Amino acid sequence: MGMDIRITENAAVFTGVSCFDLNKSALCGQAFRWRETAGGVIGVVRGTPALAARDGDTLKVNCAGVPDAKMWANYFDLYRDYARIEKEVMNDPRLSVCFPEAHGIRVFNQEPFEALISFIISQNNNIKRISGIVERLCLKCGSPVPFMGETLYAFPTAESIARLTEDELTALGTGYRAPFIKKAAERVADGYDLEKLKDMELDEARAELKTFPGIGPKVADCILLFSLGHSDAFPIDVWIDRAMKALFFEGNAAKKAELYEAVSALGEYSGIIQQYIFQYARKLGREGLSSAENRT
DNA sequence: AGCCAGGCTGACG
DNA sequence: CGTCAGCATGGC
Repeated sequence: MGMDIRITENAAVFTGVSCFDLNKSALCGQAFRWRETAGGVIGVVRGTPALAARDGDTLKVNCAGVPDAKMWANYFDLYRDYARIEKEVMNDPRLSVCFPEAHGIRVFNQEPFEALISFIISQNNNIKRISGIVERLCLKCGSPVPFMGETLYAFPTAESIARLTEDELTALGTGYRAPFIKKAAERVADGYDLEKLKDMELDEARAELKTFPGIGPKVADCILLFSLGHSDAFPIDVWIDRAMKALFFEGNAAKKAELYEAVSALGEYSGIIQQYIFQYARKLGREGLSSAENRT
């Protein structure tokens, strides 16, 4: 506890930050634009390029100019007490196996439109390919931002994506998702307010997102968890499905209602716990998970 | 080479 | 409520 912030001409330095594995968090598949470099991870958030690095309990965010420290603190979720959440998870015999693999994962607060488009792209896709598509999209129509001798690209505005043709979107490798992306961008460019979903009840916000073509329950929950502050949104993809089956149901297939019941019993931070489970599941792999059943 | 991926949709029972 | 094919694309 007791996080402290110091701002210099071109960096924000946060001390007293515990439970934060920056590289793991940035590269685990919740966000798609961070790249590992010698000094940490480099990326662009809300149009601002940065090189972030951890050292002990310190997080340093190097920017091109005076940083917006509050923006970065919010992005990296530094105001949340992860030690308490990790402790809770460690004390749950079904979940403690997720450590140490999951230790230090934090759930970032991404820009909502970026999350909307990124997770539409993510459906029935793999993380490496999603990252490539998102990067090509930024190169195609995002604003160039010079940083440390190279040119990075901001995530595009809704207007600039809406201007692309379906053929142009397909050429980026988006496949059948191209019309979904275009329609979502058009809707936001046309004034749809994603921010209002922050203040809605989870069920209501989820139903709202599902009115977008190409967004079902899983993608909706990703957007809600990773960009709209709904820490109890619980995206269930193939990995989480396998892991929940192994950890909570002794390897047996669970009915959907039972699964949702187990999820809601995890409480208001279930979405963050979901991310621990996801990390664990991907580390173990399919066969690892199936052999981990019934092992407490 | 063929299965799979941070799934959704529509059809069908 | 549950299942199932089809969907583009390329990583592995």
